[in-house]
Amino acid sequence: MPELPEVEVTRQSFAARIAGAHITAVRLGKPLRWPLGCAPGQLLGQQVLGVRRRGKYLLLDLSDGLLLLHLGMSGSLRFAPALPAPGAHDHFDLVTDHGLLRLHDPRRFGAAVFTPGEQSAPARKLLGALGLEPLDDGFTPAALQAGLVRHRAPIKQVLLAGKVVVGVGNIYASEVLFLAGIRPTTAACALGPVRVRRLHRAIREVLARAVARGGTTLRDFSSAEGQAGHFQTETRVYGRAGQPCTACGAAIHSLVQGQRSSFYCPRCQRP
DNA sequence: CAGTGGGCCTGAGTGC
DNA sequence: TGCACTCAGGCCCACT
Repeated sequence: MPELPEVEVTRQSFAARIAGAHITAVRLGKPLRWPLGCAPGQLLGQQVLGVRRRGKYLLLDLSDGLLLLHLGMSGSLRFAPALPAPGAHDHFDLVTDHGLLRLHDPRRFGAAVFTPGEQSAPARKLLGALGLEPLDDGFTPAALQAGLVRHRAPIKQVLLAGKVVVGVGNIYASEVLFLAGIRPTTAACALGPVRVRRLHRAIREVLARAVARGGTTLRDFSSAEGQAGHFQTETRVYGRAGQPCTACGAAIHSLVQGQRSSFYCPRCQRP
C-alpha cells in the first residue's frame, strides 16, 4: 500500500488536527520493525508541533524530539477523538488531548521511532540516504539525471531503491515508466536527457495525480480519516498482465525484477 | 561504491 | 473444509 501518495494523503488527513496536541499516553502492541527507541514515558507531556513527510516517513515534530512513523507494507494510521479498543494488529497508540493516533499494521514492517532530532544519529541512519523529494522544487531533470548516471541497474529497480528519488514504490514505478515510455529493464545510466526529462515529468504527474485521488486502495489503505483512495481505477499497467494496453491495445507484459513484479507495454515502452 | 539476494511478518487467494 | 503453497504496496543488511 503505502507509497509516497498514500503517506502524503495520510499526513494531510490529520496534520492540522493533531498540531498543538499534548501527548497524554502511549500504548505499544506487538513489536514493530524497530523498537520505539525510548521509554514510552518520555513522550508524555510533549507537544506535537506539526507533521512533515520525508519519502515514505512521517515526521512528527515534538516539543522535545522527533517521532518517525513508517507504514511499511501494510500499515495505516487513524486519527480520531476516540477509537475502539485496540485490535490484534493495532501496535502503536499515541493518545493526545486532540485525539488518538493509531498505527494499524498486520505485517508489522512499519515502525514508530523516537529520536532526539532530525540530525541525531538514529534519524540520520533512517533518513540520511534518501534521495530527492519528487514533488519539491529541487527535483529537476538535471538532478534526476545526475542521480541516474551512477546506476547501471534497471531503471525500475533504481526508482524503487529510493537512493535517487524517494517515494516511488512498486505500483507507481510501473505506472511512471509507462507514462514515460521507458521499458523497466532499461539501464538507468543509459537514459539520455530527453528520456530523463520525460521520466521526470512522469514521476511528478503520477504522484501528484495519485495524491489528488486520495492514493491507491488495493486492499485496505485509507487515510487517517478512514477515506479510501481512488487511483487504482486509473492504473494503466500495474496488475494488468495479459490485458490490452489502454494506449495501443498490445498485451501488457509482466516480469520479475529484484523479486518484485513489473508491468509494461512492449509497444509503448522502448528499451 | 554498486548490485544482488535473504529476511522480516501476516493475510488473502489458489489449487488440490 | 483443510492444507500447502504463492504472493503482496517496503526496506535494511550481509555479502559479492
